[in-house]
Amino acid sequence: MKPGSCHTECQQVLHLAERLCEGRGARLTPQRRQVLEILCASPKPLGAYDILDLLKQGVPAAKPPTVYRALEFLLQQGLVHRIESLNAYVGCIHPDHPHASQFLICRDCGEVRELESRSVERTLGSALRACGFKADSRVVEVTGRCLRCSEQGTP
Amino acid sequence: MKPGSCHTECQQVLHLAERLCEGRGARLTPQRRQVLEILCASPKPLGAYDILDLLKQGVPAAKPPTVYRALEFLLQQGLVHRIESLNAYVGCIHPDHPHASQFLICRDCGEVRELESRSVERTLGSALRACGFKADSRVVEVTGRCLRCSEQGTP
DNA sequence: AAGTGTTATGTTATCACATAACATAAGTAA
DNA sequence: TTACTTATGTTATGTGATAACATAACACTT
Repeated sequence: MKPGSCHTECQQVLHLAERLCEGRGARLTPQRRQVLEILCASPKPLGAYDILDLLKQGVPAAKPPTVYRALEFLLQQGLVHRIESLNAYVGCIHPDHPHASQFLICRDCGEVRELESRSVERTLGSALRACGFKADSRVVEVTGRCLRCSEQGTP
Repeated sequence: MKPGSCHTECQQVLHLAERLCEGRGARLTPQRRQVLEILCASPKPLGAYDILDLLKQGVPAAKPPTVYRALEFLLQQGLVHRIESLNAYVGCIHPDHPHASQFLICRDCGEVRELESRSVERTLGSALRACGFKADSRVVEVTGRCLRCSEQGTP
């Protein structure tokens, strides 16, 4: 899978996104769709201004608010995630079921992977219950080296 | 404990910080100490420019790099933490033993509390081992309502 | 089809967070 | 003292995000 060329997966995610939005009465407009497309086509998280540069190819008049508005919508719909420790955004790989996102961020290859560990989710959930904290959103982001990178190369 | 008046705790943390730095051969210079003091005196996380404003009372010539350099040092020494989802900083309440920080952020009162759950730490650790990811740093940040705020007030 | 409220987009400016790059000063050790 | 390292001063700029207000597109009622 070469970067930027995962057309099969992208198309699937986009179709799913369309169906989900339609079912919810949410409007996946061309701009929003293009931003989602950009994120899905990227193997790595993109900053808002990276997205802006790419979006300008299709929407020359795009400006920062254009991107941030699209991102706001896509985040609400659970179609993309924000990586807090990178100030960057990734397309969600399985937007059909809502999930507390957990990310593994490789400092070498830059790839970001969703962990989606039910046990982490459960443990954190019970720790929160135990201290009476009502969670709105949970951020779990681990930075380090992925398996592939630690098998190759130097420490 | 009124905000900004926890002098007893602050003094303790500052003395501990001095001892720790001395033991490590690290220089807790007046500026660095003042930044730590500012963070310890605040019940809520502070942004770098909030710190800057407060620091200027003691160091009128302070500028952004002044603050960021002090923060870099204090982060390295484990004396402060950075809250990724707020782009803000808090003083560490127990800098003597290194720990994977877990934060509870109340969206109502703004207070940030360290959770420090060993079970969350363990569960996350084994999930990471299971997929071969070598973690450098772990970010666990939960936003929601603290017990106090959810007992009071509206939903 | 015309009118009306709502949602989306265009546009300008600015705020907020962070660091690069280079100069000077203060500590440290020979 | 000299030479070296570490810390600080200073200017400018890079990067991420939003406020505020104007216009356009849509969707629903009559």
